[in-house]
Amino acid sequence: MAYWLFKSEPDAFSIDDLAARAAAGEPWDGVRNYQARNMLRDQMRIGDSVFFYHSNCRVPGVVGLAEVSSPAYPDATAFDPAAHYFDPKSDPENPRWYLVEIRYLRHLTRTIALTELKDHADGPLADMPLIRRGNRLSVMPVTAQQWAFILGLE
DNA sequence: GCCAACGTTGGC
DNA sequence: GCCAACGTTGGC
Repeated sequence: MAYWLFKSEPDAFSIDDLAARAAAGEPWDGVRNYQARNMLRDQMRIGDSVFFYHSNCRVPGVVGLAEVSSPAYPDATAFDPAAHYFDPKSDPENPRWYLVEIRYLRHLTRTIALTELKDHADGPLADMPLIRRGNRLSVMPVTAQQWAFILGLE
């Protein structure tokens, strides 16, 4: 079972929004980056663990836990001209973009801020893309060691 | 709001 | 296939 981190802008979709979906989960549509797409499509499995991360906000950081709750399937918003993430080059016969659904598990008892994670940039979190400058991946892998360490900060 | 860093696009 | 221009991300 693998571990992941999903970024979301809380103004657009927050951990509270995910919690409101409850068991129904949320289709994580709109990912339009090939590296992220490959992880969604090829590597994620039902039951994988997810750190839910708030980006582009006052205190960026890990705010909750979720899990992958569906297999990967084509992101239909890419086929919809009215959708914000419409991509005319994604052919329904050969979809370019995929998604998984994620399901809320719980809030962390406190936000584990990016600044705090960076305190360990020379230690357990040295290889985490998240804390590297200029990182723009919206979905990224987390190692078992990183997962345990970050949860241990809670 | 600024701006550095990055991925993508498209001309050549 | 190179690479400059562009749009976007996201911390600060």
